[in-house]
Amino acid sequence: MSEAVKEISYESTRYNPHAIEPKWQKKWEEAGLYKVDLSDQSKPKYYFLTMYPYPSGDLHTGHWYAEAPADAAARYLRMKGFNVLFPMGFDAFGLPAENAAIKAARRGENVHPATLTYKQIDRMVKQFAQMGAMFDWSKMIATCDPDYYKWNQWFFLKMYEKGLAYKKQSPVDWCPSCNTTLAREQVIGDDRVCERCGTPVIKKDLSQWYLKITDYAEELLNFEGLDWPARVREMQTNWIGRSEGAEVNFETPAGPLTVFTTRPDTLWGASFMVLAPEHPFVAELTSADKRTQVDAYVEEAKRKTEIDRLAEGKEKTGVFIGAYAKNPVTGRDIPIWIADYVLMGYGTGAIMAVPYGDQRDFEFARKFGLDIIPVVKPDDVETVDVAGMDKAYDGPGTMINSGPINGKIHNGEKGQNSPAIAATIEYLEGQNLGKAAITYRLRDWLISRQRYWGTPFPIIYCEEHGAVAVPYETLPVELPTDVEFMPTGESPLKSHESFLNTTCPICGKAATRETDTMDTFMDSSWYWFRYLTPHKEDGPLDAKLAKHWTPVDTYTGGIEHAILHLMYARFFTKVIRDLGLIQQDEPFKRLRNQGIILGEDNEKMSKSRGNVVNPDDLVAEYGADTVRTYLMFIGPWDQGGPWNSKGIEGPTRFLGRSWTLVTEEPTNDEAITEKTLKELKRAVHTAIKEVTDDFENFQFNTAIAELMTLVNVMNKAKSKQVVETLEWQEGIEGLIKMLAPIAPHIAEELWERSNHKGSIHLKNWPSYDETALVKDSISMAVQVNGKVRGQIEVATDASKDDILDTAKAESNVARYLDNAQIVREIVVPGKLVNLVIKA
RNA sequence: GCCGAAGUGGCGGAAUUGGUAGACGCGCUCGACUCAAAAUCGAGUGGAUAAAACCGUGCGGGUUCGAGUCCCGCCUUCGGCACCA
Repeated sequence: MSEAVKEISYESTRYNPHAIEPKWQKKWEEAGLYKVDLSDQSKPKYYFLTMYPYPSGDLHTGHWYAEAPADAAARYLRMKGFNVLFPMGFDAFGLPAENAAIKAARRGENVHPATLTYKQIDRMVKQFAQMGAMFDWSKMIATCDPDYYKWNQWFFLKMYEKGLAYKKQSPVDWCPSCNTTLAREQVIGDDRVCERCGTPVIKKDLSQWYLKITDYAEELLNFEGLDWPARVREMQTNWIGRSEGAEVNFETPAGPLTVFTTRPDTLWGASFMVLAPEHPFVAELTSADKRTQVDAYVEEAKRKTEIDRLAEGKEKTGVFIGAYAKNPVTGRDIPIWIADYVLMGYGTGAIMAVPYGDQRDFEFARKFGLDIIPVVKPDDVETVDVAGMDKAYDGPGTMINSGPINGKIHNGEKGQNSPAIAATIEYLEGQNLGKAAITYRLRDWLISRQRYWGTPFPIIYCEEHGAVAVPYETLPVELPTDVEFMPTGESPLKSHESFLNTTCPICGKAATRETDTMDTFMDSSWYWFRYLTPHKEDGPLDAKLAKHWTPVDTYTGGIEHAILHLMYARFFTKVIRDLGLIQQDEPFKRLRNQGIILGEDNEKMSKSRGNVVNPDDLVAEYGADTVRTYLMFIGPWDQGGPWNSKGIEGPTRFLGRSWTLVTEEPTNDEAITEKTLKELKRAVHTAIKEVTDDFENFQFNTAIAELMTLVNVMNKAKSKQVVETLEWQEGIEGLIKMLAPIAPHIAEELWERSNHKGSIHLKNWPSYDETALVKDSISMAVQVNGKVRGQIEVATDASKDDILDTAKAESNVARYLDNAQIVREIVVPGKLVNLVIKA
């Protein structure tokens, strides 16, 4: 707080955001106010990152909703004394620009994705400036720059060296609209649609590049030390899908066959075996008399899409292949079937079927008349009646018909937490018949895309040497610009002769380049390191700076990246760590997700619905500060919600009243009282406490509500005498400072107008004084039998007896106490009194 | 089917450890200013009632002096996973 009251000069003009916003934006830029010195270690660092956007060329309300509150949070931290890095860049590769080029080509025009992308980036940078955000543009990156994507190629080669990148032929998901393959994570929901365009995907059998994210499955399940929303952690955990159980070896005429099961304890009830139709053992095991049937089933399974399979209502189908396996613990011969409910891509593509305990196996056994052997006796029955069962039993109980583990208890828990499972695994390992095992649902990350506008793979195919890495010193493999864009289902680079044809780095003979490009999620898997040194030429990142500045302290963005980007980024971080470039295990310490801002009709904003709210129009009408304030005031940030064109009037009036409060000369000349000043001070310090807590917790809506209350209180207290007090000045300074992160332009202008020197944005956040929060007297509710019957005013330090005396004397309360006996008296200091009476 | 989140006025939403439900704002009503309107300022605003008693946080129970908050059983909406062995 200042030591002397400042001279106030009033100059009454109306609040006009259109005059002050461009003025300050220009001054801030000229002064380099938001430039961050990364080498400055005099203050603690804070890396505040918000997800970079695709350069669509137009900043929409969703961008504002994501960025403006993040900007406010970053500004708050800066005022709290941190050296805050708050960078911005562009996720510049991707299909929209390429599709626009194709569209233009069809019209006979020539639009290159690169030209378009850079033009759109320029436009968006200007729009971001209008928002008043404090991004440090000197750190900007665009992932389509060769000096950025060069390092995608570098990371890819490092992974290739370590065996973390590999190529394999297999059935993959293909989007017929985007004309490219997709990662498993990009196929969404029951309908199996493309994450980008919503088109149902189909299967294609292709040779593609993968990154071995499954090597890190176990580590990716560990979120220790991360302050992330539970929802995101659960989604990733679900996606990785860890199952604990055992691998068991079965003898077959074609050799040993391993199956994975989560219930090895039920092995004695395994009465048949099922293989996926694609299983490599099928051909060899099939007996001559079953050959025709089996071939037909395999063919049909191949033809059927997953949609078809689901559409069939999960009715079990399958055929006996005429071969038998030996149940390793009972020695019984059990028939081997194939069925499409067993998937080649999970576990070992083969299962032991225990119809007693597994609903799918149960249905299958009932349909085809296979044996059902009871192995777990529920505790509430004497004997198990298999014939009377209408579904499988997978609950807890005592093991029966199970040889050495008879009498062991299955308690319903997973893995070794169940005594029966633990005992079985011990038995299997002792007999060398199997072992404890863990299986994950997570698949390796398919990164090949058959499109142009992305990072070329640094791989050359040589007839003699196969897939050969492009030497590091010749990186980047530049994306050629003179390319035919028409989509063919193959990469456009394939028809670019001078790109395609090259020589083998090993033998120098004619060779061809890989023509697919990389998934753009590669770009975003490490970009936050690049902000520190966007133009570094001898490496992807600067180890020293990375050590000081990363991991990112707070990361904000949409929940739609819960699995995709955020899981890939965690994976990359662990790989970069294992390459020895960094020490950290995780990229983002604290994660916060904003919700989605909807149209006024509560529907997703879209041109076709005509419910789009354009931020440029809003800024022209209300000014950026009002739009920012309203977006933060609308509700909890992680909830989003519909835009309300009436609702913005609230923040409009609030900023107007704040303006008047500071700039208008008081007319009230009522005499000042000690009490008024004390109340004023209390209001100011209460606001500082509440707003500070709210900023810490990303509760912008209540922070603004608190500031509104402060403005209302100060307006009531304002008088000729009051404005000359230190208390008033402290209130005005506190208010402007707390307004600064939310509405940076008006705060700067009011700061200047109230005779302060230097930018408000370089000042420290106000602190509060606990003693100023204490009231002299407090109002307490008096309840009789739990119902409020009166209000009393007592001194803050009143004793329990004094409070009770005052409570009982309250006239309305006294009415209830007549002819009644008080059986209990409860006093909650500062809150209420409850008198329990018996009539 | 499994897992998770959420249901509070006409609307957006507030409510430390259980302690005065509805902060703040929108809207609405009345008033001031104005020839008038807009803007602004002031007062009021959960329901019902003349007033009190009374009823109110999705529904039904329970614990407690006291429940939006805790427990049990449901309903609805949203999100994720799903023939994953």
